[in-house]
Amino acid sequence: MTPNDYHVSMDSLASLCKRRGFIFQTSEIYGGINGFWDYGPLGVELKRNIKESWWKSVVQTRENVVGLDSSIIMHPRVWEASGHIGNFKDPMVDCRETKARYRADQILVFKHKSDETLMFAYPEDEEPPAKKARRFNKTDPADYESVPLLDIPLENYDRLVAPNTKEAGTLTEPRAFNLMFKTFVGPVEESSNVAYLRPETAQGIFAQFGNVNATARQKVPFGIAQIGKAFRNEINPRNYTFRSREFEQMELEFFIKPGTDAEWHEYWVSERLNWYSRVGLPEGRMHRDIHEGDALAHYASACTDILYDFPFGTQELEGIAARGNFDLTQHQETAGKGLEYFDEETKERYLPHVIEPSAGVDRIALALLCEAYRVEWIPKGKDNDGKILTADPKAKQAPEGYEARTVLRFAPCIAPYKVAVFPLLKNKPELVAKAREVFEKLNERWTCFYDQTGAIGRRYRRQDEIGTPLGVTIDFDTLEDSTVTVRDRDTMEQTRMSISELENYIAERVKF
RNA sequence: GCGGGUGUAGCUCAGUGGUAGAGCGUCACGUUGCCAACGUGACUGUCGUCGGUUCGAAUCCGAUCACCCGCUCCA
Repeated sequence: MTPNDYHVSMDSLASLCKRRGFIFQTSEIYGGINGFWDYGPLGVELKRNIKESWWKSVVQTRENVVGLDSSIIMHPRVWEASGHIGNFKDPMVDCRETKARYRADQILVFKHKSDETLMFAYPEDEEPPAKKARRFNKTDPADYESVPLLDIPLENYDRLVAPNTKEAGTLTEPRAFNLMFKTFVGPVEESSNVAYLRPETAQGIFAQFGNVNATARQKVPFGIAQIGKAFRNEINPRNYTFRSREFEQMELEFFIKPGTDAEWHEYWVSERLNWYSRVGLPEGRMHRDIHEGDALAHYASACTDILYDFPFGTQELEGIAARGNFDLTQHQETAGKGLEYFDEETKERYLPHVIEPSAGVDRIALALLCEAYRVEWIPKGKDNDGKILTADPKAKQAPEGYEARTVLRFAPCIAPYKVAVFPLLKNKPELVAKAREVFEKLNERWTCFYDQTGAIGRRYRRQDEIGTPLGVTIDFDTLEDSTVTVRDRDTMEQTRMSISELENYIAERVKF
């Protein structure tokens, strides 16, 4: 599969997604809410196919991976153990003067050791503002020290000069932005009832590790997989559905023997890249971002992000982290319950390490839409050798002898509809009856679409725009010899075959 | 969160103080023997929302919400 060389604008894509029923703004009739999206009839099929192929690839075809569906609201101490309550908030400070906002933990303060004069805040990745200190306080910068902003008492903020300002006292106090959605369990809103919508599905797996281990009859290495909604109160959702506040994750926690982390990590990176290629994201558009040094969480020994070249930039679809046994250790300590695994072979007792491939369903859906969407110039009549060209996005019109079509070239295995069935003409009852018969048969096995409205060419194009890979047309020959034409979305070519061959042919074409 | 832009039919957009429009799409009927044909007809809007100014507001003003772009942020 070659990368799509048509660069769709997000506006055009959003327009098609709305027009055809892939994605709507949530509660649109009330004006919508920033960061929340609904999937329409086609979008829900697309997502279902993504999730099903992931499940098949990660769970069903592997004897040593089992599934789990944990609840969205869990005991609040789960998030204490995971570090989300402690760390899942970034204290931020705003500058009233420049309107800039900073992460408080990334700001240092350059202050005189006497701590009685003006202090100067600066970002940690910049040089201390020595000149500013000399100019404002008329003192030698050598007598200054740099301390974290969070160590500065609030009452001293009136002596604090913010970056790029000349006056002190423009910074607000650090405010925690907890990115977890908070709610209350039970009808009474009091602090003892506080609970959180999960910000990731992973912790449900760790919290149930003991039960799954006790019941699933698995031996390390083995995995627990989960697909489900997660919620993060993002400060600034952006880029269509890419960063949403409610989203769906597909996560695997693959538990391994300590010391085998590197090889299993590499194994899963490669397995996952292989999967992306099979659902229609070509190698040329996919990248690995290997985290090193500071970018790596303190407990992780490796983390590789899988990125896709979106029209708005190269962005993460999935992170594959080697998390050691950080999470199990945390839960074991916080809950005070033993979660160790007993290895019968070596008679060892240990907390398994874990490899965590964590993917975003909505981001993958968006990537697949971006990759599938293109406008093509197709030759009219028999001219131009029948060669289909990729349209120039800037061109207003197709060149002479060509006409434009919009097509979603989904990999057949993830296309919302697999097959469209058409009677050649709708005013011939015998064609309609035969087409209905074929449709109802195919519809038992695949999501199919029946359409008898309009000219046949128009119906083909309508299916192109929603990415249906195959069109089956019932014509007068069908009534004679039980053959139909099967029209290919990508080549627009037609193949004649008998109805008896149809199911095997489709099965072969749309298989994952 | 800041700055800029945008918001009118399902989509793309015109309409700048005086009766809400076009193209496309959708639906129905007719026609149609394989790639967006044609004819006839139909549906669709509190002009994003709320408030103000005005005899009168899609149009002017304010607020608010949403989307886009640039910052910022993204454990």
